Amino acid sequence: MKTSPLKEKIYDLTRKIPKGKVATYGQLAKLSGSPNAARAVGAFMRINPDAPQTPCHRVVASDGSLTGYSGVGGVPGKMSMLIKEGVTFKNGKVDLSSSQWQA
DNA sequence: AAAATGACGGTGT
DNA sequence: TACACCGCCATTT
Repeated sequence: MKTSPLKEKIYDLTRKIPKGKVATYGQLAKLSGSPNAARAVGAFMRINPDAPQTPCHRVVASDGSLTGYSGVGGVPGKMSMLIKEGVTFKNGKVDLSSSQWQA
């Protein structure tokens, strides 16, 4: 579907997130061209096919908290998968200090 | 064209 | 620290 230009941009950025790292919605929003469009970013993740082609599970909230995830396993599964990839978790949240993606 | 929706972000209490 | 409210943007109906 190309009825959403921003969507393609967000997907592209999400795909660029290196394994073992995570990016915040605000981060993708900023890289996509709208620093305050974190909400729109989440909207794209929601409709996203969730498949490995777009690692939406590497996208977390601004504070490192896992939110949403309509895929199988839900948020808990997302967290497990991130840990498995090498992302460091801190108190149930992603340790952005060490695992946040640097664009 | 307008209104409603949504996987956010920040601030206040 | 946790919960609640408001404001933000883009998509879809």
